[in-house]
Amino acid sequence: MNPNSNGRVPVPTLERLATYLRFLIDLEQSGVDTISSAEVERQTGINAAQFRKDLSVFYPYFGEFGKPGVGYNVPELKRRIARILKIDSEQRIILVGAGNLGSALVGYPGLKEHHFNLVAVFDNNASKVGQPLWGLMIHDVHRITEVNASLQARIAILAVPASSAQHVAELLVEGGVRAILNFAPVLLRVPDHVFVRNVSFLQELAVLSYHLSTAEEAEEEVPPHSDDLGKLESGQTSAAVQPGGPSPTGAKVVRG
Amino acid sequence: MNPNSNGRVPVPTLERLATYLRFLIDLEQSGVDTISSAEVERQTGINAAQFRKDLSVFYPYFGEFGKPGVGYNVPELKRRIARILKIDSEQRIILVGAGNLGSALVGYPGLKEHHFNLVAVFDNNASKVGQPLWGLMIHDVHRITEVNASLQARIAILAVPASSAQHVAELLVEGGVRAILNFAPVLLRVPDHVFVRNVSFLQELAVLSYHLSTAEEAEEEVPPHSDDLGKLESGQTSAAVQPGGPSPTGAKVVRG
DNA sequence: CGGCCTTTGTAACGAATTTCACAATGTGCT
DNA sequence: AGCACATTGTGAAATTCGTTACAAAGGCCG
Repeated sequence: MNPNSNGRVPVPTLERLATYLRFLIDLEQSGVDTISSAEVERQTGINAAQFRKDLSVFYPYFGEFGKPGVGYNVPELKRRIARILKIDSEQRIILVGAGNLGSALVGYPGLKEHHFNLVAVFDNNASKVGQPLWGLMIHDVHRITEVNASLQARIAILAVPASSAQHVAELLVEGGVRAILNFAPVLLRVPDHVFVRNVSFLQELAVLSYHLSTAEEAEEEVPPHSDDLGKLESGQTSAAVQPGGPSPTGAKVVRG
Repeated sequence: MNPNSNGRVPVPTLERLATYLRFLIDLEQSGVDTISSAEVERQTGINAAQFRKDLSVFYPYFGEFGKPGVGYNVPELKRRIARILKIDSEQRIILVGAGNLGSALVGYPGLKEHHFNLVAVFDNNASKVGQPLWGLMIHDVHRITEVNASLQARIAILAVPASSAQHVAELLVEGGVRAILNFAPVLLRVPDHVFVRNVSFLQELAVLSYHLSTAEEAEEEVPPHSDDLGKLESGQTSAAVQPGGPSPTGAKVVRG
């Protein structure tokens, strides 16, 4: 699994793969067993050619798969993407920070469906340590190395205040963690073999805020020619990028 | 404020601007009042030229700002970026979905600091309606239009199950919302003037999971020449992209 | 079985984004 | 004032990413 000539799969591709996977899980549960790239585009907003290309990246390693004139077999495609993302079997995760955000994440639905298994929670607040959270015991943050020696989780979610994020990250690395989902607004310094992904709530809001402002200005400054259709200023970003495409409004989407 | 020739600021630029803003707020509180682009790179991981270019996009509208040989004045730069992102004054936000995630977001720290003001919470669960959440009353989801008529929030956070996301989104649009932060894994169909941004926890984890797998393979498959330094497989993504650069390990980061 | 229709896989193109490299500019010191 | 140094602002190169276009391939129907 060493796709492009560079040896790395672009992050945007991975994000889309995750979107496909989730979509395929829904489709399978709806009893659909074949789907075309065109239909994927209609329901996820991701360009059909993009979808095909995303998959083609892995053909050298898994073989081709779609059938011309027909499409893709849903359960099989689902299995493949899950395999690519390494979530075809259990993937253990530990979480640090049992605050509001942390608690919410522990209870996040859909984790199991994606074979993610949250196996331990850590916190440094003495009053929380020893208490259960969604059925999991909260351990002291200083026992990360010790506890993870047996759990062997390779993924960690970091939901602690910015001030302690770097310190905790170091403990995680020491404990054998190799991928960190970081919710703290800080640049983590970690060894090269550790992969960090940052998530920032405030950043998301800021982007929204900006677009809000331009929308207002557009109203005020461009009253002359208003087709209004075919301009598509507001594409969806992140999870599913809605390119410049389909029907402006209406029409329900996958599942009810 | 109509930056590039296209009339739109690229989303990646906006994300970085939000990162700068947060960073500048921290700097200001630390009493630092001048900063160079090189120092920004050191502390945020964002390329210095990238930083300068991000700012230069707005010079036609705000005038140049940095001083050659010196750098940028922290409080002033902070003000400017906040102004660009339209969070120099209060920005009202409403939230739908008082579940685990929703509750955590209401209590998210730093919102006030960034002038985001969460003014109302909605839910469709009868047992929650009427209850307070972090000091805010929870309203029935069907009263969105009515309530927002007076609140006039333009940003909404959608933290409801996938099955009702589309429906709620339509209510939000009706209520005058023009930007939605969507946590539900569904493609929202909204009018062109509404900006949607998707956030997917599972997607983030999937990306981590993939990189985890490649890291393991790298260990197994590339034992020959191992400089190990200068390969930098694991850049940080999202909030702050850590390019191929600085010191591999160690060194604390902004604030303690 | 042969032609028609659908859909895939991919090469080529084009757009967007990041990084490089350097001239221009301000500062501080002597 | 003049010189050495630090740092900005930006054109141009490099890279990454997304879209278009089409030949090849499978299924369906007479």
